[in-house]
Amino acid sequence: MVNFCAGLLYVWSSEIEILEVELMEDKTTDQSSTELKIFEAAREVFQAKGLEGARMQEIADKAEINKSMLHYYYRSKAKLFEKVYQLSIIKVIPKIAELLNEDLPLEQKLRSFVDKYLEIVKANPDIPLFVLHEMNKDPNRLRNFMIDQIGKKVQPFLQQIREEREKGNTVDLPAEQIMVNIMSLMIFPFIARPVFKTILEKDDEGYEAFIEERHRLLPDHVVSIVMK
Amino acid sequence: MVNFCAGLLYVWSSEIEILEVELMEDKTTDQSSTELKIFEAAREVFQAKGLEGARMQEIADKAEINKSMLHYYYRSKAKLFEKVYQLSIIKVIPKIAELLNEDLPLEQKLRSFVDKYLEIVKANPDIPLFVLHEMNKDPNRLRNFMIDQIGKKVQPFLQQIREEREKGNTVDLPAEQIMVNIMSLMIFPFIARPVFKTILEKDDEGYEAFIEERHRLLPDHVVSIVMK
DNA sequence: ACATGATTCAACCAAATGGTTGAATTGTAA
DNA sequence: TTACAATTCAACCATTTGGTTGAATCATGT
Repeated sequence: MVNFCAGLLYVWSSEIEILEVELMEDKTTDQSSTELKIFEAAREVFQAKGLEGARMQEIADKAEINKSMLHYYYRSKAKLFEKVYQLSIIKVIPKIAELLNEDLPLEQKLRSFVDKYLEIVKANPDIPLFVLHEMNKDPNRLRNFMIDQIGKKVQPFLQQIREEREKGNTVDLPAEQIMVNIMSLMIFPFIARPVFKTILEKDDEGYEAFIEERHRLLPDHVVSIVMK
Repeated sequence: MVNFCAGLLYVWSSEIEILEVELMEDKTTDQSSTELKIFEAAREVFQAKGLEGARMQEIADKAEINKSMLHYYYRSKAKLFEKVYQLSIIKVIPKIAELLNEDLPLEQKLRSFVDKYLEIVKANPDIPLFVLHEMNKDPNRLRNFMIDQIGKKVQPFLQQIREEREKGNTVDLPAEQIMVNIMSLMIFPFIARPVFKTILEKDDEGYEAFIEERHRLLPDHVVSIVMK
């Protein structure tokens, strides 16, 4: 058995990148391992139904293993969930600060950020709603981790917007409102997918195409609504 | 006991407005009734924790009644949940189509819609995440109701945008993308509240003020990013 | 072939949780 | 007052569900 559990403990000491590399290695070197099948199944079920909505039996069925294997590898539902939850956050949160702190002029940074971050969300479309639901149930869980990962790291970007705004280069809105606008435009369509599918009368394929079109249009559009 | 249960059955026959009036009368004429206390407690708990995350005991405790009272009034957890869920949807979904179909020129309609709809969401800040989480778990539940309530009713508004776009009066984006932009900008800050509170380093009061500022700025801003 | 540890599973167990019951109390109309 | 329905609750029940166990099997290095 690969040392999978021990690795994740380091999340708490913020060794995120090291951890992530470890995880990826583990997963790719032993694609058919029971442990990975369990984790993938758990990820799907937890992301679809939430902590309480998920059944250990359903995870076991989806992984095509006996239920007791879940406890053999992960001890308890709580521990398995914690790992899925942590990895979900790691996949979408730190990238925000990372992409926003590239050394670029505002306009190019916006275009690049929107394009690259949409790529990430498209690859993990279920994570935003999952994480926000769990965070809403218990805002303190992983709060310190969140603060480390984005809290302070986003301030330089906000400062960059403020400076451009003072030079008259941006729309006349507070930097924080601009930031929230950008995140809203990118992420909400993934969270509200079932509603928009209904409103816009689309099937899965149609909504997929809608998202693709959005990915094409949004980088320029965000620039146009932020820069004056 | 007021005839509360029977009333809600009519949801399925789309007699929504009649139903809502009935509900409100029931509630306001007997503010301290056990039934209302239960419903309010259930609303809070279900909206905060979701169907599976909610405990009947917690609802009973919050309502300050014995647990068996829940079943006396509402039969089962599933039935109680269904009523909370239906009322939640009724409070935020039909208003979209209603406000968007007022007979106004596009620019005024946008300003009015954003202002009034933000008022509704501010009064029900927990509903969007609750409804989207539950809808994500089971997209077919209440699907027909959703289609009736907004599916076709939003088409005239999309058509109005298309006409204005052809006249060159709007930004050069498909009507559907514009619609999704508007909804995203309004609703996402309520769904992602715990994350934005962390990113923007705000306490409850600070985030409240942020939302107020947003309400002030968004009607004009939406007009500015839609109309050319 | 053997030994050893990793892996698998059917059957069970214990706790949590939704739901029931029946008696007691309160309110109300005849 | 009396009768009757509405309301309240403590104690209990049944099911679901997370978790355990111990034996069997598989894989691997010697």
